Amino acid sequence: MKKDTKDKILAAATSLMTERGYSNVSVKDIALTAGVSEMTVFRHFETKMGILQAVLDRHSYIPYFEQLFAQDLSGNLVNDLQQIANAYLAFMEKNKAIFLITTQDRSILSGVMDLISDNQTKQLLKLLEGYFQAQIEQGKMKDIDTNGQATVFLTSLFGFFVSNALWDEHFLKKQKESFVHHLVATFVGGVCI
Amino acid sequence: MKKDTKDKILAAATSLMTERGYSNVSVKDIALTAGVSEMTVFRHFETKMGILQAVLDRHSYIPYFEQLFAQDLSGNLVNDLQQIANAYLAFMEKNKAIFLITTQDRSILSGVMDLISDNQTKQLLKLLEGYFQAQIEQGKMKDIDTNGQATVFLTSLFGFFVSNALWDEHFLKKQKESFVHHLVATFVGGVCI
DNA sequence: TTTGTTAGTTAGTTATAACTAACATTTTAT
DNA sequence: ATAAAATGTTAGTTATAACTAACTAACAAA
Repeated sequence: MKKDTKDKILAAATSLMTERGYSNVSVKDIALTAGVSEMTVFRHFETKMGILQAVLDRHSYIPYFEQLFAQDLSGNLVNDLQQIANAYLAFMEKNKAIFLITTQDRSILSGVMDLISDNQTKQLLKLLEGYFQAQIEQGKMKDIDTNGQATVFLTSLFGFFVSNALWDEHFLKKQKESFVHHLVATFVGGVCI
Repeated sequence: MKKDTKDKILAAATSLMTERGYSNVSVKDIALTAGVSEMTVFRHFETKMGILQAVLDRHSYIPYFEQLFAQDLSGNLVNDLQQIANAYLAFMEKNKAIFLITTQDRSILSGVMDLISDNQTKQLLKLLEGYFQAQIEQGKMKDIDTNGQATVFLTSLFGFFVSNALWDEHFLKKQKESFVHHLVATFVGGVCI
């Protein structure tokens, strides 16, 4: 049962680092939480950085936004935006551990988060712009700045994710479904009569 | 010139902690950056935590959102939302150092950020809800869930702030003015024809 | 000139964290 | 049952960080 020990260690490391960051967690802490000796940790992962590397490898998730846009959208704006919103939030949720660990040690891990959150979001932004452009050409959307609209949409989702990730009870007590619903409704129809 | 030294130390501490967080900065680092000896730092602030406390005191800013809502709004939805958005972003900008320091050491400083970002935002949320309710009663807005709408609006602003605070070049290369403009336009009128 | 304040220097204490080494013990596979 | 692999234990090394103490130097007000 070699894999079991490794798993326990990684689970402990993930949990602790997600809460406290990398440098505020000691290998001793990890060993204690995992219920193994400190030596065992070093035997599985040579250095503390090695543990982090393994945690990041395990929790990094690359989404397939292209596929979503190429295949899964219906053309109905409300439905599509809801699907996109859910896909983005699901993606961020899967990378939540990485997000929290890297934000807490951004000086050391500056490159890591960019790789995950930033690049992927940039890609999604482009896809979304393209989608809006198509909608405009079909006469379904106002002819407004697509980049501006896509930015507003994604920013809101990002804000929702971050506030939920950083606080257990933030100003958003809202559930995901409710939030997405309101976001899409407002985005599509505005608030004015 | 007693104040000068203290200022230099606090400026160095703020800069270093904003970039690296609290526990990744040593008193030696601070002294070096400030151009004073380590002893001098301890003579001014008894403990490392004392330095942080002083930094937080200096950079915490309490906004007057009530005043904004009570006096400065015109009744014109677009203008008002722009003013509110700018006020919120200005408030967050002033607390940016605190935000970055506390996010990087949230396990140690969990309470501090709540005091600033969270509570104030909650208050703003309520004020915004009230404002929307008034607009609805005047027939200027759709009769929709005010909490939902206010949440969407603030989440977007929060997301904008966070992405700019955490990354120099995030998916948002947008300037503040441009972003606020697009946000308000979309929020008010939606994207559909 | 004296005295008080502020800052620098040097040295040391204590604690902790990231490892390493050597050996004992348990667990698993054959 | 026995060898091999995995884990535990104990002790130690090295580095760093948060302080403390004691003494000295510079300067300004009285």
